[in-house]
Amino acid sequence: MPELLTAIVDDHPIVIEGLKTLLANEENLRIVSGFCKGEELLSYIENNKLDLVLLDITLPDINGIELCQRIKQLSLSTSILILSNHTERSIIMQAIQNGASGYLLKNSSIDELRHCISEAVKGNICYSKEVMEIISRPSKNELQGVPRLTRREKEILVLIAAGKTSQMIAQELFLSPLTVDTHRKNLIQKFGVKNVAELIMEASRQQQL
Amino acid sequence: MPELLTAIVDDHPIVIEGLKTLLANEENLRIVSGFCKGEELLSYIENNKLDLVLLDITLPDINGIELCQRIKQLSLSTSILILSNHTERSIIMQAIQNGASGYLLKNSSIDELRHCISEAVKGNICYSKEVMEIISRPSKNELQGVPRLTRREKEILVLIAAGKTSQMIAQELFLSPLTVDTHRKNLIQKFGVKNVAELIMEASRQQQL
DNA sequence: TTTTCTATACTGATTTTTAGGTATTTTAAT
DNA sequence: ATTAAAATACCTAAAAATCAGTATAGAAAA
Repeated sequence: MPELLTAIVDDHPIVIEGLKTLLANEENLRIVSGFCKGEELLSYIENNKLDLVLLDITLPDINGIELCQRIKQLSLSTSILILSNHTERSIIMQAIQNGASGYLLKNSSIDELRHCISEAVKGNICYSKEVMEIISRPSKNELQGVPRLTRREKEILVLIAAGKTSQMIAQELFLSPLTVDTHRKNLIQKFGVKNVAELIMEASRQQQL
Repeated sequence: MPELLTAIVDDHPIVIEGLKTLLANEENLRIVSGFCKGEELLSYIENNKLDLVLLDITLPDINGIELCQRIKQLSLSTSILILSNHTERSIIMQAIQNGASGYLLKNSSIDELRHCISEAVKGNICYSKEVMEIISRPSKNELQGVPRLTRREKEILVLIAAGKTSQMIAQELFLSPLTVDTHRKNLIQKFGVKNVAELIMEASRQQQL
């Protein structure tokens, strides 16, 4: 059995080095490279074979979830294992949807990491214990999923979060304050919340801010 | 020169292991232990000598900043180096105020880490390059620093963030709605914001939520 | 081309928040 | 024992947000 050619993508050099040394003793694994940026991995993949990628969600250039998709476009045979701090159910699901074979939190144990790697390369989908729990019990807030906001709504959301009133926003965007009120109302409705306080809370929790 | 007895505190086992192996070759360093929880370190320190602690801000039990203080209370001779992802100027300053000898971001290079360790144990304060920049240009929002909230204020802040109105909060806490309004007013004033939207935004940005 | 979605704007009524104070009682610290 | 801080409560009035609707023009998708 040949060694699995593996790359690590994480914006923390310390984590990359850590993973490298941690996995150095694995028989069937060969860490060929570590990257801080997503683009670096993509250009590597264009010229080299890769069996496995350990991938972070938060990267300086591209989002890890989009990166999943692009890796799979370039090389369908490459397995992807997400190693992230994000505990949002929606993010986990999106990652899997985009081709990841597993999802681990960074605070998972070394054994879990080893186990998930071996499952991933076998072609199975594998989660760490904590992630499994997150997937299994969707919290009330997450039941209706992440609301898709229109461009205008996003724009107004950030202005609300900046403490601006409907009048101020209206002036800034050359709109009627009544229109801004409508968008505000729609935002509150889309997020399923009662008022701006909860709106901002939810939006920032969901990384929409 | 004797070896520096060093401990690592981080909620990510992978980071702990990574740092351990990364620093294994350092001549003057001896990693004696790694902990995921703050309390574990504190009880260790009560019985053992430690020269250096590499410390994360986000921990499952105690806040890293408070932990700084408590480490210094137990053992003034122990140097603390913060290794965190938080780029908030206020958090960095608080850490230093509470006795840390340096602050590194997790995405800093291995060389920076080595350099800061050597400076810290010499008794100097040392920051990674990026952190240095953050310290040097205080953003507008951060000029007045993190407001210290009272217990009641914190309590009411989370209820506001949950979308509750003053009346609802008053009922829940067996207070007059007018009292809740006063606390609300004080929160807005302490944070230097215009309304709850901005309040929740700031509070969540500052990890006070 | 018809339908759906987005962005726009309005009415009217009600609730909530915000801004400007003041003031008393607990609780904690010196 | 004194002082300072925190928690409590109130007043008045204006500003803003929320609820519950309706409606229309333009863009995008079916």
